[in-house]
Amino acid sequence: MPELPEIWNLAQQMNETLSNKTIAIVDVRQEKCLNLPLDLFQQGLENRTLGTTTAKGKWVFTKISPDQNLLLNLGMGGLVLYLDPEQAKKPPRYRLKFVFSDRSALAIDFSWFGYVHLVGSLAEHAMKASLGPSPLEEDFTWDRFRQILAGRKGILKSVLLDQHAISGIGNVYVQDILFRARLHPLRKIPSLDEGEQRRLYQAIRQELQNAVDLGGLIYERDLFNHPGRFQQFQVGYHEGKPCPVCGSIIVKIRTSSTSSYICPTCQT
Amino acid sequence: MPELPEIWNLAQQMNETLSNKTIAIVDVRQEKCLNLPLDLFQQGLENRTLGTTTAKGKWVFTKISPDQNLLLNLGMGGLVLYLDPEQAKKPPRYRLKFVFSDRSALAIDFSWFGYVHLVGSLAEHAMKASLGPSPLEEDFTWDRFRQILAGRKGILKSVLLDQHAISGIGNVYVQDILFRARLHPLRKIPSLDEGEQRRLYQAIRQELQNAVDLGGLIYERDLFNHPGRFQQFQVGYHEGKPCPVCGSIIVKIRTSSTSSYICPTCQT
DNA sequence: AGGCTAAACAGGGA
DNA sequence: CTCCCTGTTTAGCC
Repeated sequence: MPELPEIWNLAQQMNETLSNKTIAIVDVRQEKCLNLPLDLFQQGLENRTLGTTTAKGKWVFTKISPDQNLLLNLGMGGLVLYLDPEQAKKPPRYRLKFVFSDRSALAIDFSWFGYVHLVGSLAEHAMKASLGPSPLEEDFTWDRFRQILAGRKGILKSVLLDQHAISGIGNVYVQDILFRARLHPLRKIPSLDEGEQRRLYQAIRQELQNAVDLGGLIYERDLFNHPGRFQQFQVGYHEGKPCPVCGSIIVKIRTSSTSSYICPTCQT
Repeated sequence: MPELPEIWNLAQQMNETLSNKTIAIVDVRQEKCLNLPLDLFQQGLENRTLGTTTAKGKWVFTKISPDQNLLLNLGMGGLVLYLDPEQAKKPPRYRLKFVFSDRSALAIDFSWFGYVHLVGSLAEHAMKASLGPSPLEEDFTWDRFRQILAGRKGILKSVLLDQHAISGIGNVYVQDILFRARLHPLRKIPSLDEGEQRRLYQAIRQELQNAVDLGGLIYERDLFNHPGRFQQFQVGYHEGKPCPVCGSIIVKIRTSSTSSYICPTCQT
């Protein structure tokens, strides 16, 4: 459940499915993913009602009435499943489970490094407070994007992956975003001319919107354990295969501490 | 007046020459080198008596009785001159001058970026409080040196120039220190074996002690405007000339944001 | 594959 | 040839 498209759909489904449910039981099997001692976490949530759920970047926020917020970050490969009362009787593996008063449940599992935090105001949460704009929201305008690039001196891929600059892009979707924009991940940001910046802006929006429309990646699961319909990357993870545009062989390179898959002909 | 040997001798001379003199006039021509508004700086010093003067790294500290400290950093190319009553009548160029009650004077000039700060406790001065040991002091033991290197992952030259690690070495003396130790400036610190670390420790001590004994560099001036007797670098600034040990041509290379002069054969 | 932190590194200004 | 501030990059941890 890694990046913006999957998170975006998940939050949407959670909002439709869980709003107004009341938490009866908070069952935590991995306490270290909490930001509070277990007892405080439980007291803050049990007998409370869920409000709206939204997403920003790779984070999910659920309002807890009257005045708290649940923050969820799935890390790498987390899974969030809604269980109807029948399914809730034999839940799948989970690190944390909420059982609602109607006997339905929400089971959250992480394969690696997820968090579930409970805070008062969202502003007090360091990460949420400093997240950059989410590319499918209205505030991610061309002008805003240009300002984000302005004054940065690092390499292109860094800013795309920096959640404080732009939130929601990870090392999966960034591959095809850069291919769409025909830009090399190691390009220095100040070297991008306006045309290239515009290509990049469009590539971000189109790539992520397309993935949202397809319900996310085929190897990820949504709230109802359904896979997405996004099957095929253009260059991502296709080392050694031909570029779908020019036929050049796609190569895997090291970019800072991540890997990148690029078409050496198309991406400059 | 750049590095430890010159500063060390200067402080020694200031201590012998200026102790117990009382400041009559504080004449500041460049206010921005102060840490205080001019009037407070003057009030803090006028009619006070100088105590002992010491050096640490590239900084000079003079006790001002009863409870203040004058901190002097000469930046690049500063000049500090004692003027006897006769000389004080026609002082050389200065940014700041103290005239003493006996009509002698101290004239301080910077060619670039010097400071003169007045503080209560030394601990409140950020830089002084965090300076590393000075290589010619007793606390710069082999064991202390080894601890400074331990756990550092950067390149060798960086730690030598980091005043928070070891104080007093600048980009001039570091050249021949590295040549003496037969070490390349870009070596990673964790790659140094014990023998190399010992060579380096000895090289630092010997190079700086030798320079102190010679009264500093020939192109620098001491408190009495006398030049030093350190004439000849081994490799420093000798680009294109033969290495005095093996005859290889000395090359100039970029190391982070500084230049280094090395013998590519001897230094590995 | 994610996010946090501390250290290392690079550029610009005084 | 200095030192400091800031932003960026990296390594190691959870």
